[in-house]
Amino acid sequence: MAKDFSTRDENYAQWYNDLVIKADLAENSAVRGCMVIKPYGYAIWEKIQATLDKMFKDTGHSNAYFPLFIPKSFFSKEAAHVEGFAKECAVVTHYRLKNAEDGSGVVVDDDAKLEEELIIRPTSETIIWDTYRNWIQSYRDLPLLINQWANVVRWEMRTRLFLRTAEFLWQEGHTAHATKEEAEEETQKILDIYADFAEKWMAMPVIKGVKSPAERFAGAIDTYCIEALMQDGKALQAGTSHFLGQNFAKAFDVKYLTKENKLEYVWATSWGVSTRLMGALIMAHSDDNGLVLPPKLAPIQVVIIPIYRKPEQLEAISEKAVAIMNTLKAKGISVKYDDRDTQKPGWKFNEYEFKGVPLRLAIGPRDMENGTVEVARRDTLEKEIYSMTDIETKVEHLLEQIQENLYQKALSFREDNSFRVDTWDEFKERIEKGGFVYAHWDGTEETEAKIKEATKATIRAIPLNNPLENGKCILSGNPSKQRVIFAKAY
RNA sequence: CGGGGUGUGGCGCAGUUGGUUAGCGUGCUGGUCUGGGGGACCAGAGGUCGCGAGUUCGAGUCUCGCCACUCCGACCA
Repeated sequence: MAKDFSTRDENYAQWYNDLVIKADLAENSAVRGCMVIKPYGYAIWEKIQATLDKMFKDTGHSNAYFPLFIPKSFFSKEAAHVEGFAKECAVVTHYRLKNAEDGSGVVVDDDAKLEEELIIRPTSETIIWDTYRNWIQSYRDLPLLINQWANVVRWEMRTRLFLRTAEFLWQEGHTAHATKEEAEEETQKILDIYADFAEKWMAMPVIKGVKSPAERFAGAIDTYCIEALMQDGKALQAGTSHFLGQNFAKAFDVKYLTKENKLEYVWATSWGVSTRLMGALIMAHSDDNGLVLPPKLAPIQVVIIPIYRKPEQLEAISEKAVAIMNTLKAKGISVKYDDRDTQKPGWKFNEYEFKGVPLRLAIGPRDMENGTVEVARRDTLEKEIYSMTDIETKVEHLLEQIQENLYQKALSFREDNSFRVDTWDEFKERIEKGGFVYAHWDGTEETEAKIKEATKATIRAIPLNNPLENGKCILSGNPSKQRVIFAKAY
């Protein structure tokens, strides 16, 4: 078993942190709050990126790139927006350094002060809508469907690898539409893409919902979200899709002429998912033996490890192993044959197990005699001996099974940890233990704030297609027409 | 911003009332035996003890100042 590695029961936060470090996904950098994403972690992110990028393009979006810096004045144009982000902005004030006169190193050159400070983007609505003003004149220019892959900076007080870092990678979509209906449809379409990705690729069930006003994106009319439940009973917002109405069009004066030659403001959406998805992915499936990755996002889906004593044995095994690797690769499966002589088989078993590789094939002298392969599943830790004949079909099926099994496991975990609660006492008790708590809420910000104050729980989502049901608010006792999801969140 | 804590080989740590050449685990290098779940043994390399001042015959250890990191709160994707 892995040494120096916390279990989930001992200390969940520590377990998560150890996992990220020891599975070689990321580490803290010399810059406070900023992480270095290591090759193995980045490989997972690249898969996430590639998959989502294709989904966006398949639905008509194009990629573009906007500046890292945003003139300070842009922020004051949308009141709610600046309100939401002002407290966590990094600001560039100078453009030059010089040698210190006392020889102590370099210092900021006070003569090189910027006329107007630049904000390092915490999100790009402002610079993008300032640009869109010039791109949009006619209904013929609409819809404008743009996505950007970028880094953003939010100066968070407390950071955690992947879950909350001062700088993070994400994609942000920014679209402009002629009508309200079309923009709302876009918001939903993207939400569906996010949910689809989470469930089919990450094997992570999510609830689609809309945010309460208090949890809404700064500057949005409505914020839709996908919420997932982590193993410690806390909720994680995994993606958001915002209907921005005409807020930004008005703030940045983006108008178009309709067919009827009438000048109107355009309607907007924005939506994003970030490297936080990595955090979600890690927490969704991993266990006390390390990372568990769904096959569809695993950089290495199958690892083959030779077991041998003499060079002649390795030679014979390698011949078989390479043949198997090639048949698997022909099926589009990513395979690593680890024939390094610098590490022992047992060491490799642990290594790949820790890194969450879904399937491990081991071939030793015994297998060579019998024409077999030992196949070990990461999700169940089960080992079985299969015939080498037609192993590629077996592997293909197993990968599908693992993907499905991880989803089902995560789904039943969520179901087991979702509760309907009707009294305040029960609510407090339940929230303390974790999980999604479905309860009635009177719809006021005041009540929401009081509940947060008392229990640290927030409304994670008002589920879409929520069944209407008359009830009484958990706190105020006022009438309510539906249950909303409360939970403590990341 | 408030309250704790920690800075000692790459990493994780110990270092007693101040006292010779600063240790341990792990990792690293070489070698021999090994190899179906993180192997054993042998031999090595690797240190301005966070920075600066002070007390002292003598400071990793005591005092003061500074810096960095980290944990707990408030804030947040």
